[in-house]
Amino acid sequence: MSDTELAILVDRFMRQIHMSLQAKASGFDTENVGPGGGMVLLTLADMGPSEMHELTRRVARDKSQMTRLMKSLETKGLLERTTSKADARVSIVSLTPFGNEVVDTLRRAVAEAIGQVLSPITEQEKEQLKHLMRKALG
Amino acid sequence: MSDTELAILVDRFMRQIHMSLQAKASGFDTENVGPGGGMVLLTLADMGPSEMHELTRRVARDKSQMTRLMKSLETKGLLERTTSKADARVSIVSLTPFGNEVVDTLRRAVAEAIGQVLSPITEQEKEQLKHLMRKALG
DNA sequence: GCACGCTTGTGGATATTGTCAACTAAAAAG
DNA sequence: CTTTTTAGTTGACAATATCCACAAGCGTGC
Repeated sequence: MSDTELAILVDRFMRQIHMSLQAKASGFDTENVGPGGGMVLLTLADMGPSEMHELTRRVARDKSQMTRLMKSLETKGLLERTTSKADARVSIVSLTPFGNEVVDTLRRAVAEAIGQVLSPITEQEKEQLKHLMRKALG
Repeated sequence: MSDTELAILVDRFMRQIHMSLQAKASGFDTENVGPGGGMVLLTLADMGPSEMHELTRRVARDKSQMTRLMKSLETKGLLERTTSKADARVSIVSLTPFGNEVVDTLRRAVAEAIGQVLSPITEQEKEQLKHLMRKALG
């Protein structure tokens, strides 16, 4: 039953990646998107152009926070927002070419950090881990 | 190579638990320890009485933040701090009986939240997941 | 048509958390 | 005995999170 251990493990996992990235953030985070902005950009790159509320649900953050984040990333030229023609309430966000460049840089940095944390396990185990997580999160 | 997908997945995982807990925090977080305080308490319960810098390294947070968190949890009567006899610099933190009660409450809440997130996977897969995480984090 | 509730996104106010640098005291190294 | 390192604390500040209220668009039922 009680699987709090997993929560602790996942928290440690995330924290370690976070600290590892933070330590050398000045080296790759040239646009100052920060940890939150970084995760959202990577997620958006994964999803492709999306309705904002979809993205918000995916990253499980507050919508007001999302508004501000989108605004800051837009003024930095990393993404664009257009209103949907089908529904004038929803805005559709998509990465700009420059945004995609930044995502590439972020990917490399994250991959390196995650590589360090996961060094004790094999490639197969990594795949297994990803598979389980994917299945859990639908 | 590049496994940013895993970072995204783990972030989503953590966020979903976080939001699920936050939604009903008023129901169980009677001492107002918050998400950060909760994770640290659970970790401490797992480790048993520990030197503070050990705990700090384990939860991968800034030491100054840890100082303030310890202080707040101490004034709430959840933990005690004593200075080590072997080394007068290090302080040893341990849960009080009341702290243990609070941890029990937190455990139940976290277990429920994590149960929801993990509902798509089987018990065996959960065990596998824990095993992989444990191995990765040493 | 209109009133109603629901959803999407925005903004303000506030609380929590994170970061960085300076500093004390104690140990360890030389 | 000096110098360097480590543990913990504090201050100042930046980033994030939370909560509430709101406007605008959409859908339903009348």
